[in-house]
Amino acid sequence: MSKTKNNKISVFVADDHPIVRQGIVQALSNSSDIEIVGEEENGNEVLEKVKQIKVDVLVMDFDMPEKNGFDTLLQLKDTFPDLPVIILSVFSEVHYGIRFLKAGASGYLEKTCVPNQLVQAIKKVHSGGSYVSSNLADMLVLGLNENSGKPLHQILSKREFQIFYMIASGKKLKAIADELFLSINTVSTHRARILEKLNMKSNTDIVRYAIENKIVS
Amino acid sequence: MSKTKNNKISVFVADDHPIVRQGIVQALSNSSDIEIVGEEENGNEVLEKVKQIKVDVLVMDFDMPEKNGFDTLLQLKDTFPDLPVIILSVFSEVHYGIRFLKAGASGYLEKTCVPNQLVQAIKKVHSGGSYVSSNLADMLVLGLNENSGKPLHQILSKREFQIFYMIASGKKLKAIADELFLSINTVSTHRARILEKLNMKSNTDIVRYAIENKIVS
DNA sequence: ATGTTTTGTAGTAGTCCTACTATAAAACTT
DNA sequence: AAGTTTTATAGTAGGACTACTACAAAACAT
Repeated sequence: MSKTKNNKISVFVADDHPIVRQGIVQALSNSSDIEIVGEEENGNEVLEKVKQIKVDVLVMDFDMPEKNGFDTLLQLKDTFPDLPVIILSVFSEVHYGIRFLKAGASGYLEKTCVPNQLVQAIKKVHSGGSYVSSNLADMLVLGLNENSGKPLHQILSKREFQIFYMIASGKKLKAIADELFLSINTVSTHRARILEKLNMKSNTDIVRYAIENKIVS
Repeated sequence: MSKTKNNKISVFVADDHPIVRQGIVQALSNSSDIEIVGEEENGNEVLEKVKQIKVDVLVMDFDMPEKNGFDTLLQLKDTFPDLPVIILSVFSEVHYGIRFLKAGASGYLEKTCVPNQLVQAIKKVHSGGSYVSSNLADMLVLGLNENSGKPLHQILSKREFQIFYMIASGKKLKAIADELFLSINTVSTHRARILEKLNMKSNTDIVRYAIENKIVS
């Protein structure tokens, strides 16, 4: 990865909130190694601009109108597979981070990060590495995500998936038990194992997960 | 509303994202009438600080950990009914703004606003007025009393919305009862009324609704 | 100003759910 | 084939939740 002629890292910032962009710019302005070469507020614009401007690192919000960070990332990686992208998001990295890293992002940062972390991350990914927090790194090490790339029915047994689906659809455990002619205790045990396998804590998490993964609507 | 001795408006900023705070501070630093007198990243801290510091206007994010903007607003209005509060949120004002104005906020701004709007809003509410966009103002004028056009969850009372939000965030009823110092029966009654009003049957329906309507993430 | 509806609160009794434990069958391993 | 892990199944006990009822305060309506 080369630097610009004045030897600074060229950073492009994409976020739909002007105030947040200002915050990012401010955060980076303290570092003499970094130069902001552009800002945009939606994915489509970003795709256009990076064709025209020399960009070393792209810092992008997850949640943008028109085209969100994830879709933009996927398209971007088609054309510029080597451009390091850091995703900034309000969403918990342990829930979303892995998905983005698999899609080709070089880093994932929650917006709760301190400004200096962003500077660190930019330098890290510019030198060819990946930036993940220790939390996420731990998850990666512990192989908690190994399964997350596979479709659910490969992690969960048939019975578990069946019950997972019913819980996600809003059914009560009792109703599930009745429908499947099982003891509620049995359903509850399956539920407990589902939660454990998917690293979740409550039925709410199941619902959330299922909606996000479009398993239910 | 009086100004500080140096004749500036004392503004306190609450947002859990350091980068966003920096953006806000930067946005306000261009105005010579405004002075930042403090920053915090969660509702509880805000409640403490405003007792100690003279604050003219509070700019607060909706979505903060520990204690969110809505709950903080409710508590704050008990002690300081005259302190003007501006809510900053990523959520659409036409959908959620009214909820906050009803709870005593003086202004509601989406984070997509340009920095200058925030300055305008601060000046406006400091002089005793309310700041709402023309969109929202139109809605207010056009008979809000109709339940027809507005999202379902807006027909909830303050308490109901508060509990709705907590359930949607995945909290257990018991935890909500403990947090609000209520009997679980009380929480359960509110829950029952929420379900009835929203024509729902279970907590998972609440979660689904809240996710789909981006009330929680 | 008075009557009506909504909201905030909680008790009681019974049902549902969870955590823990247990066991047998099925599915892998080696 | 014998050993190990996973899966399917429940029982028990105690805590959580729900349904129903009740009442006072607040908000609204006339």
